[in-house]
Amino acid sequence: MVETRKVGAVAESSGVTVRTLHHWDDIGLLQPSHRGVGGHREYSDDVLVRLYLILVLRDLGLPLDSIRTCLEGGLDVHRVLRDQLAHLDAVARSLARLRVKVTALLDTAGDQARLANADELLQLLRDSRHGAQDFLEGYLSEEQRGTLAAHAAEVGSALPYFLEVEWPQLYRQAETLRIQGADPSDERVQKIVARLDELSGLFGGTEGGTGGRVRKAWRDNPAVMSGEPEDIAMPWRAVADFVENARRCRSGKDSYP
Amino acid sequence: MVETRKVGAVAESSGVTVRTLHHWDDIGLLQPSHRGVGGHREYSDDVLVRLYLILVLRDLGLPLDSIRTCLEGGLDVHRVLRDQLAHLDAVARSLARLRVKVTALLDTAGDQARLANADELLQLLRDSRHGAQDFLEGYLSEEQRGTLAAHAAEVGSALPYFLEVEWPQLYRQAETLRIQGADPSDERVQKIVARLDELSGLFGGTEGGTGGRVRKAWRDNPAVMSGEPEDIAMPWRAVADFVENARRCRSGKDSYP
DNA sequence: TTGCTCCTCACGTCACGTGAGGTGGC
DNA sequence: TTGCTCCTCACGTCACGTGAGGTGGC
Repeated sequence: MVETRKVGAVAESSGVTVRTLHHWDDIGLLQPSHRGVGGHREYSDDVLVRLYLILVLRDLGLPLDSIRTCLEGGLDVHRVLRDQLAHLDAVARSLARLRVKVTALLDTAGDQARLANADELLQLLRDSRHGAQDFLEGYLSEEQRGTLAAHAAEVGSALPYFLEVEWPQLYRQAETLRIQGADPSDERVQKIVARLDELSGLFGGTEGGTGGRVRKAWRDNPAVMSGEPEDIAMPWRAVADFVENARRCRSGKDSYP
Repeated sequence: MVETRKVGAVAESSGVTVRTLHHWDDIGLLQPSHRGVGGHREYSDDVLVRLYLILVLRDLGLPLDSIRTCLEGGLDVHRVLRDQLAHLDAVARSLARLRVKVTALLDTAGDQARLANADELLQLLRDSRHGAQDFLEGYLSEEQRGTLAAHAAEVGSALPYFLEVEWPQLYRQAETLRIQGADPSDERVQKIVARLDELSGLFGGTEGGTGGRVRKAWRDNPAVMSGEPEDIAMPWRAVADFVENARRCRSGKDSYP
């Protein structure tokens, strides 16, 4: 007669919870060797070895599904480990990007009073975008800066959304189409350009070419204007050219010089 | 009459899905300014500003719940950012530890054929624990090594579980009790010591002191024996002393010299 | 009889994805 | 009439946590 342990003993000696062992039983990852009186789970030594392997693979961060398939021999462990390594690195990279964003915002807020509401947050974000603001102003005359400010007040509250969300999103959509090999005259591309012009018109596009200067600033340095880190693999230059190209394809009547 | 957008337009211009906007509506994070014909969601510019703020905070990795509380003014954004930074760093550290483990295993496996099943994985893990094995052998005589090997074969398949799972777990339990200020004579501590001795007896505890030597190896360098990284904040030394102390409290009849 | 361990549902977590089935205006 | 967008359920994801209510041996 072979010695076995009940679920509580296995849990205590391994450090996982009883509920976890129940779960692993349910999904077939680790089943007890048999059921004793009253349906009690009984775990033999063989099962404990399997438990050991499961714990090792779980410690590596593998999902339970991969662990099971590994143990069934259906997956090449060597390959799984390499994939997992690539996965970990990807997560680490995105984590690092997050860290940069958070610290940048903390730095900007550092010398201010504590924030307590949405309006102050909005102000903080405006301040943290100061780089783009400064860059843009280099493209404008004194008068144009005035025009821009006037229009900005006129556009109303949604300006940050237009500038920081919709505008970059339009570029991303253009990039998707460009990659797909769409022609600049493609109507989907034309729709994007029309909306871009509409937005740049919001801050003075038709008068004195303010909108045109803003667009030029974006074309010359989209990275700083969008506030995105450089390494995000968005070929801004190519997209900007693609968009400019598309703009020239439009019928002349509603294009801005 | 103020201009509004429907859910599809908001989704397209912001880059989130319609389903996401539905969800944010359901949980009250971002509700449309009103419902139009047929219950259609209509989003005004004010809502778009809120959407902008939500997207920024979400980009920082904040959970939706924190985002909502931030926007209600219930949370100090400054503090939230600092907490988030600490959180990101903690995740990054655990990620780095995982990376070390995975690469170590990959290195060990590097010069082997590809793994295809559990037995080969077991072998691979044995090889990767070679450091501990070598260290341990320095504590044993030629004869004791033979004893150990013989007993290991006798114990059967569960040996890796006993050594790599249950043994460290017993130390962790002892550490918990030590931190709680438990007395070495405490019966919970005594139970742990008894089980440790039982386990060391499995690989020859009663004969020639092999088990005693194994215990000494653990006491002298628990980190290398357990295979854990040093920085995990487990004060092995203190635990080992605590356990030794507890062992001396036991009644003499079943103690191993 | 009281405790202790065991059992089986079954809902909750987090932020949505993914159909299923139906409606309303062009 | 066909498309398109909109709507509301409602289940699935991932790995369990957390009771709820009941059983069996000391």
